[in-house]
Amino acid sequence: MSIRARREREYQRRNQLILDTARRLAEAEGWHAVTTRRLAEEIEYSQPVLYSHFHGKEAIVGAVALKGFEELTGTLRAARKSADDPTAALRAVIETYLDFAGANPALYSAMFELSTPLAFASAETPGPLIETFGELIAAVVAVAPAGDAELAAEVIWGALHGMVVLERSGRLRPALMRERVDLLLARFAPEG
Amino acid sequence: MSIRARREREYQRRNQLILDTARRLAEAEGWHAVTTRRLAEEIEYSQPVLYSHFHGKEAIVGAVALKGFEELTGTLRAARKSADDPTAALRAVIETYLDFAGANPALYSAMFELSTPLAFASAETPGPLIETFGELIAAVVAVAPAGDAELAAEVIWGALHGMVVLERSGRLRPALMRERVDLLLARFAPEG
DNA sequence: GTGGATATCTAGCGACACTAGCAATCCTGT
DNA sequence: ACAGGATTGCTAGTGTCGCTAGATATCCAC
Repeated sequence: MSIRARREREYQRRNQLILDTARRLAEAEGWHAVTTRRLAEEIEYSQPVLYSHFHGKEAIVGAVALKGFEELTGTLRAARKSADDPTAALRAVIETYLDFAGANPALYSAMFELSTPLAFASAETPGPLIETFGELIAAVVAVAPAGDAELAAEVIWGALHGMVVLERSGRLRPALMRERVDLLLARFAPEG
Repeated sequence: MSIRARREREYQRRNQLILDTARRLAEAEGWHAVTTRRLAEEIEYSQPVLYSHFHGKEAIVGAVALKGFEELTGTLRAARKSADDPTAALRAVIETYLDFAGANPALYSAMFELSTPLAFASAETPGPLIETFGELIAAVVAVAPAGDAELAAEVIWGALHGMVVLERSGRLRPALMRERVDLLLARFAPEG
């Protein structure tokens, strides 16, 4: 009885070890450095052990990404709720989003760029993904005309994501991100 | 003398054959299907021949992408110049950009998502890349306040690119792209 | 015609994600 | 206490990837 429980605890512990190691490796050396061999070596188990935890490499990336959505949702919510007025809240959410992307490039990449088993816009979309977008919508509804909130949130999200990846690949001038945010806010929350 | 010229023509012909085949394969089956073995088989030469034309697979993807920038610049320019007024021109450029991304998903991916040797925002940035962004700026200057044009172009480009990749991965509702474009235009060219 | 340059191929390297099949370990039922 | 079966993890492989060394065939200049 308790033996099974201990086994289960050890399994979960190792599960977390795999995810933590994958994320740490990815942030330190990029996802290309996260190979099954390297991962197995780092956790001090053999390669096949990984497959008793996850269906494959994509599933590992997906699990890391899911954790990222939970973290992002939390920071976005905190930023939104600690703001004084709707416009400040939208600004806080936008800046928090960009800070998150800047501070966790590999994690952000797993969430939005890499191929993972995570389903979007479907019935099986995991909760954390919906909640993340929900935070953005919540910040937008307060400044957008009624009915347009979700649409405006999609456009703003697109602009944020687009600016992140275009800047990351050297296609935008990094020093001007602040100005771009100001411009975006001026267009979508003009009264602020 | 003319023998060397014939050789050179054949080399250029084969160069084009490699690029055309890579692009066709990528659009038909995705870039993951474009392996050096498959590419060699399709052009009916051995693998090493590819390396006498390009430094590696990334260089092939980069060459395909470069052609894409030339094409995109051309279609954007045509769309912009055939519009009646500045706002219509911006709308035409935006819709053309999105149509291009939708019609050539693999090519677009090579241009903006995949890792290639193409340098951005640097002294060695190839002309076609600069020209493409130049077309977008040209469309924006006519509707944006003086001094803000380039910044606004970056934000709009970010929104376009973000919406393309987010929609492509199922993160946005495809049917509403038209509405998102309308909203974007309403915010950046309100007088239209 | 022959020697040297050029063009192309066969064969193979190391690394990749992933897996079959075996060995050791552990828990259960008697 | 201990045999039998399930579980757990390993070794050793498969097939594929990008890429390349070295051999071979072809071609042109003298």
